[in-house]
Amino acid sequence: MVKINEVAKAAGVSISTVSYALSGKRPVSRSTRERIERAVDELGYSPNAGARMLAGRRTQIFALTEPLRTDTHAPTHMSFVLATAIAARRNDYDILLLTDEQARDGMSRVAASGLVDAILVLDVAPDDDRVPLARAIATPTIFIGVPDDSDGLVCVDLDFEAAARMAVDRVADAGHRRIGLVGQTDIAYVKSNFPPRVRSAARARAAERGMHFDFRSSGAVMPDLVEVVRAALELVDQGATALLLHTTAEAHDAVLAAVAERGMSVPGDLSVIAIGASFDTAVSPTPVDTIPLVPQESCDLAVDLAVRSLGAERPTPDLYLVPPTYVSRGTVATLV
Amino acid sequence: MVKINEVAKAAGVSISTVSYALSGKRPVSRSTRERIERAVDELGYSPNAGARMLAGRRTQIFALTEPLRTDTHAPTHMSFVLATAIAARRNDYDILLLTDEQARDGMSRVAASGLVDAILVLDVAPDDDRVPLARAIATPTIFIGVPDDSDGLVCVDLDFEAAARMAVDRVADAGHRRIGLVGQTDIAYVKSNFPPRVRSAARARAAERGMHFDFRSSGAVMPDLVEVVRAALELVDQGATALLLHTTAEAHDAVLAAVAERGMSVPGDLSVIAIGASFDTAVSPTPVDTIPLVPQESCDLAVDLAVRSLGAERPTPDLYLVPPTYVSRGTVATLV
DNA sequence: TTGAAAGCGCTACCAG
DNA sequence: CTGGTAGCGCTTTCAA
Repeated sequence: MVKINEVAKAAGVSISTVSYALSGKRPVSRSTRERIERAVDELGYSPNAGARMLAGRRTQIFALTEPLRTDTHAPTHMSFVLATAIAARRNDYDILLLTDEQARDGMSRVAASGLVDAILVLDVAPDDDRVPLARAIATPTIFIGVPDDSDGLVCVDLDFEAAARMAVDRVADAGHRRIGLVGQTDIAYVKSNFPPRVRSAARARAAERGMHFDFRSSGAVMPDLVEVVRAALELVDQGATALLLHTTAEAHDAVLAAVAERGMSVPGDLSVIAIGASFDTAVSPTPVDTIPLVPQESCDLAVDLAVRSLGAERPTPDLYLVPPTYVSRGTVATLV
Repeated sequence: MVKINEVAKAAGVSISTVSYALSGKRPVSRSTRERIERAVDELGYSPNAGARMLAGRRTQIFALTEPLRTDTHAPTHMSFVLATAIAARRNDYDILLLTDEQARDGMSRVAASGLVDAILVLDVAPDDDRVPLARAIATPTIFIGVPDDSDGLVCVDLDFEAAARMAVDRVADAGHRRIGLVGQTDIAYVKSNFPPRVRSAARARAAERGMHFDFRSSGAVMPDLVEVVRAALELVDQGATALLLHTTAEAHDAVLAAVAERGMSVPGDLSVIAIGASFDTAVSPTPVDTIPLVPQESCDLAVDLAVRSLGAERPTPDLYLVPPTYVSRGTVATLV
């Protein structure tokens, strides 16, 4: 393992000059910098992580806490982990994984030992016990998701409520009067933070627009395709002319297949919009209008806030919401 | 952030005594140790991670590289990540996540900077490019999965070949003469290391036992339930009296449902064994005999090998295979 | 059973 | 624009 003094000797400069050339925190003449860079390449030098942490008071590591519950949707979850890792690396940061029970214990531990510069919180529950912990520690903490009590916290998320209103408005503008929402599993409305937000915002906006609104879940704990299809058809039978879908890729496909099997066409007989889908609705057999949840957007913002938390002015504790965007694929029909 | 000298002062001892009391690397009298422990608790002391790395030449961090490909089965993958994290924590280690392109770049980087004590490799491909890299770096590397060329590497895995042979023997002993294997997706036989091992071992053992053996995949890239069902029924139509299943939970359920719909009973008309399933086949509508892949077993072993790699005698490069176990649920019938 | 002190490899201050 | 050097907080000899 080659050290900074060897690089300095090889380049014929002092240790400090090597350090400054690499960090860019002090101007270094073009020629010396190039000599140093060449030495670094040739020797395969990489600053010792421990020494850097100790001297520099920066670890270049973010913790990512995620209570990998068995009822979380694995593919969605993985997208977020990946998006976070990518965003972090872009800012020269690594991700330390804190799973499960560690989510709480681990947070205190890495905060107390100074192992990480900031903590990113994934899979936020409405009454998440990482909330009081975040308030208690000095390490900057960014929530990707919004808990019930977000007072004093920095939270990032898709603006699910705006997304729900956008969807309702879209079908309302198209003349629909009765709509149904096929949501997530029952447990998700208790354990997760955003499903309730989507449901209540949609319901409220529907009321404002004088529409009839009805809701069905995707099952109890795990999405149950039979249940979802039954729920969706029930909504249609009760007169809904538009369906808002806030569920898994498999459930989307099952509902659309069942609708087709009934001889109904989309959007001829039924309009459909996906809300907050993090999978690609374009590859579905029936590509539907969507107001997507793009993990990379939220994670980029979260990492940006984490980095800024280490700078001079820490970002104000607040809800940092990503505005929703509407992707049209022609699955909303205008009623005359 | 409280430091070791504050603890020393509070306990009325020297810095080194505190260090030794905490590490246990030198005997400390009962009374002083208790005084130190009390001071640690009261002050909430936790050793600075950077200082420890620098002075101790141990980071207490393992890297976990995983090329989160879109075609990997997310739930299975998550089980392994979780199992690794749990095993690591039991040994007082944290997990640093290296995803995607970083899988390669990251490995060199963390090795060169001394950020981690060892590297765990997940989701191993037959021609994995992390193999030559592992040979080139000094940081101990443990593969969870077996690449084609495992020469000089430490690899951990379920003994898939033994599992396949065990399944074939079980149905052979029960008098079956024609068996079918419903395997993973086509791409898995190219991109992953264990599906081909299961298939060839099953085929070879079937030949040894004088049985007729046939194989079908679960689809091209993603498991296609329609395709799987078709494949399974085809095998049955061609006379197979026993089916070995090496696919996803959803595919298992779909096949069993289709078999039932045909009016066939398990095991009356058809015997079934699941091979290498990492999900719980007991919660399926029809619980079948299984030779499970238990992520925690492999990951415990891998972490153990990683820890031992840092000790006096490094484990010999070799294949460390976890012997399969047969879980009977009465889905294999004896033919007379 | 305990203490004193020499580093670990780097960053960043103080000089020039 | 560059160099010298004092720490960063801990581990681990060496001494007692």
